[in-house]
Amino acid sequence: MHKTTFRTHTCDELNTKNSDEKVTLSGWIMRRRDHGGLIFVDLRDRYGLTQIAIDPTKIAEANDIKIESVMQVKGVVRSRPEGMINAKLKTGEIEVVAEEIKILSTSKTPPFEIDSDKEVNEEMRLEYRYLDLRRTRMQRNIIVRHKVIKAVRDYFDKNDFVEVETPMLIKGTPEGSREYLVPSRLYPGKFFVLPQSPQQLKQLLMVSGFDRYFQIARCFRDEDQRGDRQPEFTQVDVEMSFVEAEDVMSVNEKLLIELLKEFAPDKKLMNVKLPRMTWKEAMDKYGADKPDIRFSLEIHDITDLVSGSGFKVFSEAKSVGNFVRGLLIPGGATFSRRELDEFEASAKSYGAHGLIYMVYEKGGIKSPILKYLKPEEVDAITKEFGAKEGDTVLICSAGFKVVCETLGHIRLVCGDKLNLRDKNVFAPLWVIEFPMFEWKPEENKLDASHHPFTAPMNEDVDLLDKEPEKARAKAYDLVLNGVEIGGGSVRIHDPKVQSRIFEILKITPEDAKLRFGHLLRAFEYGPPPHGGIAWGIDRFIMMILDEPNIREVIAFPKDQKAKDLMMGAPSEVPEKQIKEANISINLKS
RNA sequence: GGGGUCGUAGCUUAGCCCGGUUUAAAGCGCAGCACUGUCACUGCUGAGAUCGCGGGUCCAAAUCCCGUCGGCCCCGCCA
Repeated sequence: MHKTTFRTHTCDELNTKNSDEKVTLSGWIMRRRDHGGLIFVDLRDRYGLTQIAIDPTKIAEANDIKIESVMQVKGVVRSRPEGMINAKLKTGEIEVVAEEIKILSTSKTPPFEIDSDKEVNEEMRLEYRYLDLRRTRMQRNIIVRHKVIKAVRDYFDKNDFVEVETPMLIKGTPEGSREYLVPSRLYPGKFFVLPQSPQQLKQLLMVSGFDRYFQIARCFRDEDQRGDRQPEFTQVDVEMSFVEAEDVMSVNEKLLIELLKEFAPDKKLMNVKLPRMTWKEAMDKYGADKPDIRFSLEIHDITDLVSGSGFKVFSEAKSVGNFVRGLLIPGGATFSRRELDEFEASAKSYGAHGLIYMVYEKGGIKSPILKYLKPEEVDAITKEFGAKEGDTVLICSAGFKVVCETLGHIRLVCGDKLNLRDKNVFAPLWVIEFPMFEWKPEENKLDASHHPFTAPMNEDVDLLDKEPEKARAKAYDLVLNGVEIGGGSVRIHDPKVQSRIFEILKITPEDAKLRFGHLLRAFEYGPPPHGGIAWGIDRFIMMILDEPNIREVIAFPKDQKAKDLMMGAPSEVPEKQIKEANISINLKS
């Protein structure tokens, strides 16, 4: 298939049709089975495996056959003898009888086995990433990644989007995540930053009239790592002109469905037309802005139901702005005391004072608050949740954020415990109508939930003056199985609205000019109404491949502490370079 | 910044709770020998570990304690 100077075929191609052909293969020595008078070698390349049969009496180099060395074989294809066919192997009907072998390069014994699926220490894998990438899992992942990105490119191209490369060395706009800095040689004391996203550039491209833009964009964020976060990651960045939220969503959901059908054909797709769920509904029912809707276990609000209760935490909730909410866990009566304690502990870690259980046992209900509740209240709660014998209801009373986070978390934990989060199901949806702002108590001001260029919903523009915290945005997140795989918004193109938003965010006009001057100036020259989205494509590929960590889908990732263990970066650089960069190092001891 | 967890031959792990019957064990890999039909070849033989590092307790430490370094997971953070 890929005939080159060093080979006539790749290691997956040969079959009985090639019998008696003279061929040349090149690849890595994966296994050697030495029978004395006959040696078998499994020769591996990216495409597959071919068995080579070597007669050591005829071939002197047979002594040099060492695992993971690179070997070229010239020989003749032979059908395997009766009963010697390996059905597990694509090339299992034949073998190549070596007439001449040449070791093209030798390999030291690798630090871990390439030919094995067993888990290897992460440090080792990252240090020897080039060897880790030889293993089948990583070969598969990187190739699937390529294919997904290719499909994304083709899709947008087909739909008239233009891919534009935006610069990596840009101006810092302290807002949002911490940026990687690049000192300037020519301008002492000044810095470029690496983009945390091409956000402003793509909006400028709309001003330029490109109408439909996309980019497979590398982004950088100098923040701490998680299993699904790397300092350097790839975003499928999209922006469109003359659109409202629905236009952006429909283009992107078609792509999502195409990708899921092509790359995860064995999974059950819960929705082909994605549901739109408001942020409010997501928070109320699922306790999260990225709900996992593969299972229900919905949160119920019983604040009003228990407002007359003898249990003060319940009866006083409303007057202090708290919510009393709970979850019905079908079959939850089997949870052990220890499990219930764990739920309570995690509730406390989210800032709740406690978590109340009502276990519907055979003889009746077991609950620490039973003595405070009137029988009709107990009945009302039972009815509200639809609880029956064998179930458990977990109730939490706290402020909106805490009650959502607590129950949202416990919902997922219970979903896991009850095996409701089916790995073979994909349940995508859109979460829409996010609040424009989020209150930042530590800074005593409102912050943009999405970013400061997000447009408010038309019907909420008036709220900006009166109750900005109630205003909703034309923002949308693409959520898959409880994971946010993309997010975007319709942007503000009206300078008046934009300056009002800056005011609310306590960004002064001078400040705005300093940080976003380029964008504001551009918007004086006819910006079209526009909006867009960015996909975290690494995360999406991770889900397609059922991989638990983003590192598994990135060829050369950083470790948990953002180091490159293979290259040894970051590293010190020669004094000369420091000088030229016009910076001085002042280490805190 | 905080919490959790792990660190024992090249790799993967057992032993650690409850210190001494352990000359620190096993599988894989590696080296040597034998073998013409294997495909995770097989059989035999062998080398390979001061148990991450430093300190402490103890007659005695892989095992208990303190510190430290490193990997991973989580919280904060990620407009």
